[in-house]
Amino acid sequence: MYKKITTSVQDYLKVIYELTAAGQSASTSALAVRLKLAPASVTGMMQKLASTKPALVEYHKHRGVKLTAGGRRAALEVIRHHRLIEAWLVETLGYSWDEVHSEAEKLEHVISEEFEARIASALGYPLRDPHGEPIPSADLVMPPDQGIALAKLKPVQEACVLRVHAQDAGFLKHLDQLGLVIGARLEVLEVSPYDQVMQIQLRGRAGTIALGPAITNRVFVSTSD
Amino acid sequence: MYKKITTSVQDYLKVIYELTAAGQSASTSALAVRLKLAPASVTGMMQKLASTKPALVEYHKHRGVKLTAGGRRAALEVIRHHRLIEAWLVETLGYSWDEVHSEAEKLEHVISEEFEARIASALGYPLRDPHGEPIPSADLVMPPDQGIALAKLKPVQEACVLRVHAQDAGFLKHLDQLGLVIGARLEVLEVSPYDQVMQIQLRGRAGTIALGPAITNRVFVSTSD
DNA sequence: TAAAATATTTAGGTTAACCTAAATTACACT
DNA sequence: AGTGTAATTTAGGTTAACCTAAATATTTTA
Repeated sequence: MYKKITTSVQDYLKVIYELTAAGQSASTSALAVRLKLAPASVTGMMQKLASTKPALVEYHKHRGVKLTAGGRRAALEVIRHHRLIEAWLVETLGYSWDEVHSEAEKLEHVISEEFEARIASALGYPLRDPHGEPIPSADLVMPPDQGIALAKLKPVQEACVLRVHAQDAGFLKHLDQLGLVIGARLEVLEVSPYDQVMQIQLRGRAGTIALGPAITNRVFVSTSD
Repeated sequence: MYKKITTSVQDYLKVIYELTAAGQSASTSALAVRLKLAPASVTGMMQKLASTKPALVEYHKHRGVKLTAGGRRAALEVIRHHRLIEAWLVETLGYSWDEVHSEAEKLEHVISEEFEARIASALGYPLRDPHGEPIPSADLVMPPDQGIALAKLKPVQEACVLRVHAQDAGFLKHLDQLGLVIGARLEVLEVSPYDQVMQIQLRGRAGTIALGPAITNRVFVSTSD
């Protein structure tokens, strides 16, 4: 159906998918920031992707793009590759969750479907990557995101960390040092009214820790109630 | 030292290394055939590789190229990646020796040094890939090739298969079906004088098999004497 | 609602890595 | 030593994916 979807195009599609999934519009400038490209380059690529035989995106000047069904499929294929590779690097090569993103970012574009199938099978068909993000199924259905933002909790609520929405290595290493890892159990002690800084207590750890919104909006948890 | 050695350049360097190691000259046309490119493209690339700050090749018009020390290092780095990846696909994902080449061909260009180190360690620092080819060491020294060509043997000599110099999937699958795999033990029964067809008997297998030079020149063995 | 600020697009490069066709050089042999 | 063939190089494109600077739209704000 599609000729050869290049690495660059795969990156564009992935970012469009992610922006759209986060409820934001896939505007030229948002794409340019995420992809670290000049806005003019993004415009050019959008025009191209919208005008290939089976279009990958739907493009309306000055109002961003949306993925077509084919574009969405291609994006999910790359995201599935990315997340399976991350899971597998952690599982079989002892990588930590902060190291896998950059490696997966390169491998995701070159592995075969055979390879994808073999790692999925070797890992027992995992549903989530090392950050708790859902892995699209082999037939490219994205499972729903897990958990609610930690920022939404009120004092004295208890919760369990399900997912961390981040890819920056430094940020992830920091969370790891705090003990804020997948499966960690915590209790919200208090929330400061003006800056939303949250005091939490991690089960099995001494002392409390203070977390700003930059963190609490990226950590997703389940609550018992 | 070197800016960014692209995937294409890595491919050129690898083929130059292989031709040179096989005692052949790395001529424009030989490179063009191996890389499946037009000769004119090869000439252009050779001129470029010879004229970058620290040159990767030494180039003399009409008489092919030789790798510089830097070029050789870059080539060995890629070959080490390739062979480690092959070993690791067979070892951990159950690939067969005829399936690994094409996958490794893509992955070799994108893995990090960290990844290389981790698979080398996970495999216990293997010395040879699934075809018996030597894996350059971490400090980029290529171990000597193992074995002598099966074609060199005389009737009634016994031998053990150490290495198969081939990457074509069909060819390797064929050898596998014959039972001509790494470690197989065999006895040369007779060699036909005009076409060099060799009759061999594989230990643990019924019947004899006949092999032409296209095969016996690519299978390398050790003999007891 | 008009001007200012911001976002986006157009126009016109650049680089890497290919290609084909034509010209040239090297080599092999009578 | 001259000539024909084969190998190689030169010349002049092409494509993909970027860039900067200038032009134009859109949105915000006074």
